[in-house]
Amino acid sequence: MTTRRGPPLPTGAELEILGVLWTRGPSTVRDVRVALGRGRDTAYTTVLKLLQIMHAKGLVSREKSSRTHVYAAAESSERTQRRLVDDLALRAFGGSAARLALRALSSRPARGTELAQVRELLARLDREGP
Amino acid sequence: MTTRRGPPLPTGAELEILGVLWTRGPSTVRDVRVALGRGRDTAYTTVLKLLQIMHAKGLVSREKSSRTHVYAAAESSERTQRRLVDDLALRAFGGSAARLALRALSSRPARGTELAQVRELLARLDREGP
DNA sequence: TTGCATCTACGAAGTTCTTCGTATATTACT
DNA sequence: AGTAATATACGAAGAACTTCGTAGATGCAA
Repeated sequence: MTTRRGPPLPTGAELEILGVLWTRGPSTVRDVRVALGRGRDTAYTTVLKLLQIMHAKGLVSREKSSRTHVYAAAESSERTQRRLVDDLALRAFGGSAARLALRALSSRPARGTELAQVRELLARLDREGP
Repeated sequence: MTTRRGPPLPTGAELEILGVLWTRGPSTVRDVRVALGRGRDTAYTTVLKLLQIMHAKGLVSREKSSRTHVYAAAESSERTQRRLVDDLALRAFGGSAARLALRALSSRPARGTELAQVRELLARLDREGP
């Protein structure tokens, strides 16, 4: 009965591309390739193939601008992150996202701003719930 | 310079087996297979093969008790969980475990006890330093 | 000791993921 | 119109993961 909502979880390379689309917005294959660029030197057709697969999976939408396709992330980063976290919680934390969060917070020194955000969230949870 | 400390991250099936070893302690192939059991019906040799691979990877240690091998998780669940979280933080949260935690906490209603633990951790971080 | 049950080792098939090369179409330029 | 540049589509190779069957070893029981 585990009806899967939305597209499948992105794989490693797919997630990297989604990262580009989330920050840059709708982009062409060329754009994505350049933005990935960094050190390595992926072939143009590699990025193209990935985006084609991602489109078939429903991870990205696509629009034809004259000759070229323009790709956009189908899901928000927030939603995808949530699904990734839920998946990891399920696979390694007995389904408890809270225990996952606990591990995440104890793993490394977090920045002050981020800790403040966590506190604010906790305060909100206090207000909202029993 | 990213010297990898410890064994590689466990895959999905490997993580499931580690879960059994963490809760049951050192176990034989048969034990693991039964503990996994639940609904599905994995062949004995499948579990064996997985454990052999995991041993080769350094994910489990192994000891011969007369005829049978007894396997044990090489790393604690805490450490493995931490590495899994760090990996996800790196791949999907710009390396920020705190932002990952934030997403995890906002994703689902967490249990009261677990939220209390989070608060306790935050208090400890406060005490320990800026 | 002979046979049955159980264990390990190994090879291999089927799947997914990532990468790239080649072929084909489309646009732009001269 | 003809050529160069650039896009897409597609097939395929190699690696990692998961699964299982078969073969060979080892211990136990009659």
